[in-house]
Amino acid sequence: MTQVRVRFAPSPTGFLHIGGVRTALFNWLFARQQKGVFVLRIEDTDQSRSTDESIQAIIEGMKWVGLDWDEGPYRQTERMDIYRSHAMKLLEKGEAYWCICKAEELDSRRKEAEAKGLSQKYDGRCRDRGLTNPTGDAALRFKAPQEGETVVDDLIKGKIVFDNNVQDDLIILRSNGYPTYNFSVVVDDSLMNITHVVRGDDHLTNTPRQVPIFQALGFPVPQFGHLPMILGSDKARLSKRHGATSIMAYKDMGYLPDAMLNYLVRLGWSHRDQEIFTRQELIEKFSWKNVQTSAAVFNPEKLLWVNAEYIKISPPAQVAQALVPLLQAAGLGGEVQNVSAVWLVQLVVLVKERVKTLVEMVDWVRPYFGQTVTYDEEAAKKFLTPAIAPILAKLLTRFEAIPTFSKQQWEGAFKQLVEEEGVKMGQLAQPVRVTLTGRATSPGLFDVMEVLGRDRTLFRLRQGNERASQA
RNA sequence: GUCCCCAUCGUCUAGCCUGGCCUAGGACAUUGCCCUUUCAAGGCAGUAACACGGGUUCAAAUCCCGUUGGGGACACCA
Repeated sequence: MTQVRVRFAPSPTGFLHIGGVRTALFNWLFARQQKGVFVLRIEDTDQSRSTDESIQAIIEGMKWVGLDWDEGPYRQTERMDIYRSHAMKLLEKGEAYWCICKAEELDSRRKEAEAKGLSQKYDGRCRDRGLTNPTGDAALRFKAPQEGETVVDDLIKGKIVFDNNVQDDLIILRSNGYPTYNFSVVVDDSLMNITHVVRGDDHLTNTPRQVPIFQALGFPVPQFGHLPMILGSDKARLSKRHGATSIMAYKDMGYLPDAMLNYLVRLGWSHRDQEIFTRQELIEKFSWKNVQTSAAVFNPEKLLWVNAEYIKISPPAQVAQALVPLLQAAGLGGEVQNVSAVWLVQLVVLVKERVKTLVEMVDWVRPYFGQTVTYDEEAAKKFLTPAIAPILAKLLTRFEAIPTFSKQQWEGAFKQLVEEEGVKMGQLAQPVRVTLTGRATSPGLFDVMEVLGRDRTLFRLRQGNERASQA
């Protein structure tokens, strides 16, 4: 059994797209399951569109979601000599030819053909002219077979048959000497011994173009697998107008990397009725057989739910760690420095059941920093009334009488007072909630007190009582 | 226009390969109820789908053909 070698080969023309992450994920899962090798290759042969910032963005994104690669990142622009020498081999073998048709001419001929409703493929006018390239500005075309058929046995879609007579003689070296995509991928996939080429559905029709090049070069043809596309809610290919598509944008919006991967893998793959998978489970259970053949609509609502699940089930310490940068971004950097890691974890536990993103968590957690609390005016007006002040004062006295905080004891004292005063639980609970958190909604009161600690609880109770009596 | 892919609730999907167990299962969203000190979470229940038309068969969501619809590709982009 030869070792499985797969790759993720993005072109650095922007941020790392969530569709790209999904493609990388399927490759990565297969590599890890098969104890194979996962290669990262940057396809930057288009000089006008590739940028170094994009390369950094890809690396940053891959690292954030934790898809680690074993080889690379390779950069195609560092391998130019390799492509050229292989192109020359094809020329020598008579499998390629120089073409002096100008780009503009080809363009207008294509448009003409389109208008007449004819085939848009290259008419092959330079094919048998035996041209040389003395001025160095000709393009090199591959002599694509025009008879028979090319059969691809796709890992996901099964057997697909293409007629060779529709295939174009595609350009493999541009007039500027740079290789084109369909040529450089073939050379790289061959030289990097890629055994399984798994990429997006949009590359499906590139496959019958590439297969003959593998063969002409004398390389074995790898297995292919084409992942269905991700669509927006209008069933059009997912793009910016459907919302955020950059993986790092989701980091900023408070999503956990594991949640992103879990959602993305379920978009096109399934294992019975299971929704939530650990990475290890994914590696074990992944199978091409269970990859969907049809495109999937990206559903932000479900992503949100998956994220909420991960906030609940992930180790709180891990969530706390992911939360810190967002707290800093929200201007709570100073406060975070003054608290212990243990307390921060406690805080996460306090609110994790009630939020769907880390950004929401930042908001929920805000009242627990600092000595005093800022009231939501509407809540204060509604609950911190003169009528409640005397009861609040009694509660304060009873709490003060208990020397150390104990959830059971404080809750007992609270309930006893409620009974004695003949009020409903909520009549006292809401005012207390506002005194402690400044808001009308919060986690359970006694959990809040525990996180606040005895001193701050009493302090805020006094503060609230003052406000109530003056109202 | 040519070539290719695809088709189960609004969405992600199970089932399809190896027809009967499907009165089509789960999840998100949505509606109602329960729990409840608020907000969530949780629990229970409900609405909701085999695109259409022909075959094959005792039997079709499942196999075959066609139609329709959606998507992709047809660059000196990747």
